[in-house]
Amino acid sequence: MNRKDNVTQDEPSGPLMADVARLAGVAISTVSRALANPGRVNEKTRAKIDAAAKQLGYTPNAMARSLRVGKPNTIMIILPGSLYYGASQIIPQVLQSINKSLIKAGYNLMIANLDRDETSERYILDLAFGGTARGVIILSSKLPEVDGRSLAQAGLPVVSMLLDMSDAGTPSVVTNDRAAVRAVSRELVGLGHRRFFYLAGPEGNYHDVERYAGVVEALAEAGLGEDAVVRSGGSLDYQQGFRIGLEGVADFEALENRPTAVIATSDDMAISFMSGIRKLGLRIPEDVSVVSFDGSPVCAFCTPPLSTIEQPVEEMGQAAAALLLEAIENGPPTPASCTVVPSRLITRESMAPPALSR
Amino acid sequence: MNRKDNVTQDEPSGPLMADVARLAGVAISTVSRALANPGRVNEKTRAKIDAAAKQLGYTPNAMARSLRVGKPNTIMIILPGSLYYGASQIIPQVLQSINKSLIKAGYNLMIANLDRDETSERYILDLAFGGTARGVIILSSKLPEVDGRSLAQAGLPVVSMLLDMSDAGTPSVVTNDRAAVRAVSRELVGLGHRRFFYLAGPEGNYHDVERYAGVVEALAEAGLGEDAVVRSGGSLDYQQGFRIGLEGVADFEALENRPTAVIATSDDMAISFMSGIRKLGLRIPEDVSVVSFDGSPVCAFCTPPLSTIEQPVEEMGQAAAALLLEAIENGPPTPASCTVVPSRLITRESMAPPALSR
DNA sequence: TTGTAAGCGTTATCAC
DNA sequence: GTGATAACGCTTACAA
Repeated sequence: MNRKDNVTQDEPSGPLMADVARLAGVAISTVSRALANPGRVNEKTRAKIDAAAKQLGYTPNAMARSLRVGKPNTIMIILPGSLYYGASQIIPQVLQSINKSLIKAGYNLMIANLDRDETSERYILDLAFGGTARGVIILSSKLPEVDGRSLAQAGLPVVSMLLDMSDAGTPSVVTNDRAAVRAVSRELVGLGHRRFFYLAGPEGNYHDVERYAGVVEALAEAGLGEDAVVRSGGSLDYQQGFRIGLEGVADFEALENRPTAVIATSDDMAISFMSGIRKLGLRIPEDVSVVSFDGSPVCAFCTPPLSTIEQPVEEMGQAAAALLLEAIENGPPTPASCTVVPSRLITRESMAPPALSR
Repeated sequence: MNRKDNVTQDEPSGPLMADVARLAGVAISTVSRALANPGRVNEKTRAKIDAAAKQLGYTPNAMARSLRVGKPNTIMIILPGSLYYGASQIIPQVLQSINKSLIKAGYNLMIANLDRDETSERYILDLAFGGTARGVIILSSKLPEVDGRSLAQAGLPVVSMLLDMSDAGTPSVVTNDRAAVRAVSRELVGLGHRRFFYLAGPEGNYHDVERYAGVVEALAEAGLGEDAVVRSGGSLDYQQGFRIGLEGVADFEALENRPTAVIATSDDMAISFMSGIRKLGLRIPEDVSVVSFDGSPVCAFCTPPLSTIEQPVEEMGQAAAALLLEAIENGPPTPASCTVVPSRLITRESMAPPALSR
């Protein structure tokens, strides 16, 4: 069956390089060169080829190319179990930022979702070992690993985002969780607060460890012990932020000597917490100051407008993409680097001096 | 150079089918069969092959497979310019839902971002015509098209989500924008409201047309004319929801005879609008009722808790994926179908009878 | 500068 | 039931 017949096939596959070559009256390899290295071919023939390609509406087959070259142009991004939180747009923003950077460099973004089950891990590993991915950006804490195969052994450049995994040899891009929380805690101390309430993410989680450490360090600086802060939450995931906040309200209410300042480790927690606290008849910030982490735009419209530590997602995405591209070009940095992009506190009306100290 | 040496190469490429064949003492083609059609090969040799494959940690090369078979296993999802809104998690939820369905069917999800520039359109078309994608799910209004190539001509199954493009021949999955808004408008009329304020998305946009029509229809049923509703917004994108709401506050304030009910076409609009309205000293719902569209979880924690029409993103994602898979199997439905998954009104405290009617 | 030909790692069509 | 062998669409030595 002739190639030219393919218009009438049931599976039309578009014009091939061979078609372009025929139309331009040159060899197929010349077409390849003209398209890839326009410099290494006669100006005149190149024009002929370009014309032929345009006329046929030719698009090179990316898979054939990748197969031959041995280097796919797909980057895999491994996202945590759930892509969405209550209000923050961290994941979509990161996705967008990374995608933009990668496209500019000629790569495609394939998304993979790392649930905690074997199926999804196996799926990811197939992508990695099956020659589909050229590199990986991971937003989850654990490198996929199942029956002997581990992402670490796939020979692929891997960059971690949001979590610092540089100790484990994976170059990372994070924000300064600890320092940012330390700074805002310091600010609360400066306002006169002496008793704190901390809304925690899952205990042991990187973010929670870092952020809590920030609080404790600030307190220590002020001569306060860890008993100046009572922790709430700790068992639920960040995706459950609203629930953590709500349960926090109950914990808070039950407290004998109530804290005057609340540090929430996500906007979701703070938002539901504030809502519950106000229902209790307590005022924010008069009775209790609140500050949180993430920087969701919606915080500006909360009652009252919520102070929040804004994560530099855009920049982190760019940095991660750059790091990965660099690793693809020149191999991974040794030792694994950790790029930290600072967060920025957005001060709004939810923080004030405690009523008692007035 | 021997294949076995590849451990020491600079670009280790993992074990090949040939390696498995050698280890199992069979021909390559037998390995291929054993892995793909385990039924069509002797039980004993299959076991040998499986063992060899496992021992070597063999993962088939997906691109070589796709190239040979002529059918890639990647689905492309085309997302609108900006992935994130102020508070709603529509895009990430859709992404997650679709990804889940597709993975189950053996496909990968590649994301493409349709900005309004030629570069991104060309990029998408390259993916479509370049044999990378097997099918497309599009969440944007316009099919990419640049210098002669149009996604419509790529010979790929396409399914539209959120927007009804079935008239243009693209099977679609949408929610019942119009009916849902009509129902809630009816409810407001029932509460006694007679003057309405409508916060609009970009004029002419599918969603805006549908939702506004819903309002007008409900008013007509109640014997009210289109003059019973004043429109605000209309020039900004949904991504700018917060700003639309804020500008809406100014419009509202300037009104002589103020409406008592506000219908916002996104949660973002409603959230910033409520915030602004309350700053004006007006009470919600006593002075003005508010209802919006999207169903962001954060609405539950607004002041007051916001009634919102919840989009069935999960179901729409599943439906879109199912439709696409069906189209891949058996070709697109003719005429193009339009699946509508109903939205659900979540009633909270932001709606009440107008003060005047009490 | 251009053409020839040998792969890239699979799958599928044949014979055996 | 299994084994050669020819594709899939492209790139790249190497030869001309």
